[in-house]
Amino acid sequence: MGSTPQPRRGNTRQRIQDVALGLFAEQGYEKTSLREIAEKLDVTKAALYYHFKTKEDILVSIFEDLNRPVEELIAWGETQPRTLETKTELLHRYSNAMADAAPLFRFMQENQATVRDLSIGDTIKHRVLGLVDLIKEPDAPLTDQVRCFSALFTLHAGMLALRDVEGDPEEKRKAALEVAVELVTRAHDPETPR
Amino acid sequence: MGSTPQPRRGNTRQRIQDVALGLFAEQGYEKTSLREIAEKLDVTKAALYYHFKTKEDILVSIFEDLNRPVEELIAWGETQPRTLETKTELLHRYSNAMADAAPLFRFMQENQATVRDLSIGDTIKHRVLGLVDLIKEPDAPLTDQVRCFSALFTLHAGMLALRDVEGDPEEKRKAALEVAVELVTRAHDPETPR
Amino acid sequence: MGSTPQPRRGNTRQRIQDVALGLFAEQGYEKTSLREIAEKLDVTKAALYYHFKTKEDILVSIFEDLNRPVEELIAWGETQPRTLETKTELLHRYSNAMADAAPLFRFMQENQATVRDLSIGDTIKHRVLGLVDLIKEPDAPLTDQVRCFSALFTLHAGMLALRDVEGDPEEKRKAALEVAVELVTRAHDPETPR
Amino acid sequence: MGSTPQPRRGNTRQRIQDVALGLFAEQGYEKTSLREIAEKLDVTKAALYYHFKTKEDILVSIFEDLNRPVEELIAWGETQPRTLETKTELLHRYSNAMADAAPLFRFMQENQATVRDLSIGDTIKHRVLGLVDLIKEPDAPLTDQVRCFSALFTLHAGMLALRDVEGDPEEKRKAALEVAVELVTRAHDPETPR
DNA sequence: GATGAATGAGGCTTCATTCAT
DNA sequence: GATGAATGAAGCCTCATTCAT
Repeated sequence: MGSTPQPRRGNTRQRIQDVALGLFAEQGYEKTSLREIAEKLDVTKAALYYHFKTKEDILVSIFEDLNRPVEELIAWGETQPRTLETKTELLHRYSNAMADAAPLFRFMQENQATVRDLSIGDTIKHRVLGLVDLIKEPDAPLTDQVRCFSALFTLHAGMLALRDVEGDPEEKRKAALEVAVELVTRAHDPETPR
Repeated sequence: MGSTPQPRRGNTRQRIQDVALGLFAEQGYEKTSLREIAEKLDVTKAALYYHFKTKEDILVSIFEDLNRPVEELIAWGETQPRTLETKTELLHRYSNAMADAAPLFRFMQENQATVRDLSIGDTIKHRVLGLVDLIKEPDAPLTDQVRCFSALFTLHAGMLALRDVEGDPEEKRKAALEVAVELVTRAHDPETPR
Repeated sequence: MGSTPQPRRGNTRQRIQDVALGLFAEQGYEKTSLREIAEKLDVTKAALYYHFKTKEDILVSIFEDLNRPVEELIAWGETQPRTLETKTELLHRYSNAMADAAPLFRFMQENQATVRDLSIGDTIKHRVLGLVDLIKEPDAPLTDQVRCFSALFTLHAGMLALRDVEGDPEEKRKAALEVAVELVTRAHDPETPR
Repeated sequence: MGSTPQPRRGNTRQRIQDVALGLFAEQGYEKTSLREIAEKLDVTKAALYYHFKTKEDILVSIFEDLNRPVEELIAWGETQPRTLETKTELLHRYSNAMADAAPLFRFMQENQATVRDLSIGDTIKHRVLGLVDLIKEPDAPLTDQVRCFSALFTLHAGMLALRDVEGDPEEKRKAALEVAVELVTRAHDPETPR
């Protein structure tokens, strides 16, 4: 005796999320089938449906779990004065949050068309706009708004597009952060020499 | 003359491309079926196969047509001296090219996961890297490389992410261009004050 | 006293039958899933299996409970002389039995295709034929046999098809009973003027 | 050479309808799967979807084809004076129509729960009420309304419930028709001796 | 007296693709 | 230059049922 059929451990839900996120990030949402997820877990498709109502629900649950830090970040930001220090701190923390949930962010970046139509689409949009609102001055001119958006995208890029650039990932993240801070600084204090 | 409103023959191929790109950009590649394309054109699916070998082939053909200006841009860039003027001009031209082929760029931005696995994935990657190569100095430090990537993404953002920002599209494009130029300028001439 | 609003234990079996019959009658047998029944009871599906062997078993148990009056009616009829009074009394009692178990009769009427294949199919058939046998004369001509069948169906109709006719349900039942009696009377005494 | 793969005759649509109706009538709608229909036709399931949009659409198309005679019958009835002759003629024609489309009527009788929820449910209900309206006097008392409903159900019974009675089908139909006429006659001319 | 976790079978539907005409 | 008919693979999802706890 020894290994009975299967330990039937209570962590199946978590394992589904992990495997699913891995595949979603790697192949895309639509190209990942539930069959594939189930097989990788050595479970039947029906088992997935015991834990989640639909395929989309799997993604939503992953998103809700990993998204919490960002929500908290925004909530924190809203309690702070809109100083340059706060903004810089926001970028730092956001960069860290992204690094912690890298696969999810990669997924969202690479599957925008899909994500847009899913129920999380709005949430994401609100979140980005919320972050930008914390980073830009209320009546910032268009150019400064663009700087703030760019700062955020630069952080994303630090994680994604720079994969094709040689160098240590952590260093690339740092460099992206530096550029992002620079953009936000310039937007914060318009008098800086053009 | 006497041109009745008959469906001008001979342009079906073009019409397929137009409709397909519209749907690909709007809904995503996988979520757009050939049935949908055919119905919108009031043609049968089989007709699509008369003009294109596969679904992917439709996309590839669109890409090849609309991508030519960018290829030419890179080719032109390679003949020019790597001055700031050249770089600025490259950004201008690239921004224009994007505006001319907006749906295609939107599609590529929002369907990265899909595009990556398709035959055009490599082409796109090479193209971006080629552009960055023209824009950055050969041995630029990491931070400057990031600036150059960011400049490019900023142009994309000017077209896409800024949709949720109020303002005239053309002005947004201009603003994005301004920020992009700024980033490249800074990367070009490191002595610029912090 | 002291009866807190706790779910009275011990009556789960009954509650399952009630809810199941309600849903079976409302939606049909195949379109009602055990999940639905369980959810409406705020119990798990597995709980249903503690009380019943199979889905069909739930239906069978309902049928057996509610069908008893009809069995007794037939048994009673078999002890009576085959007079017109007896027949009339049978129709009255049958009509009452139907009113008491309306959802079950509705279910059987609207799910004949399903019921036929289930184990209760034969029982029902025998029961109807048994009733007709009590109501018609042994060697009645075909037309009179039809009258007897019609009498029975008229009672059913009084409960079901007449839902779309305005009027008090009880009055409709009475009217149906009157017509049924008339049909059986005519079958009983062939000399009645054509 | 000789028999090529399959004649690919253009009657597939019709064949699907025939086979489907046969199975629907025999086993019920829900218990008949598209797989079963396809196999019986030696076609793939996907072929069914070339000809019909959904499973329900198959049924609807069958219904629409076979229902036409009844619609015409009602239309005809509405142009006639509401005499007893007209009513009798209506019953005759309706009985014939039922005999011509026996499987469909059997299906509708035995799958009421299913049919009710399908798009044809309302059509059927309207049709029955329309027929009754032609057969009963405008302000007929409840009992006479019941007689008219009963007349219709008797015709159905002549086709269905009487299967378990010995005798030639055609004779049974005649007998049912006779009883139905009798019921309508009685409803038409209330003075008839009770 | 009931739950939590899972299964195996099968349901309907959609898709990209083919090919004879 | 296109259609009509069909296919094979696969998709998501639901169901009745089981069983250890």
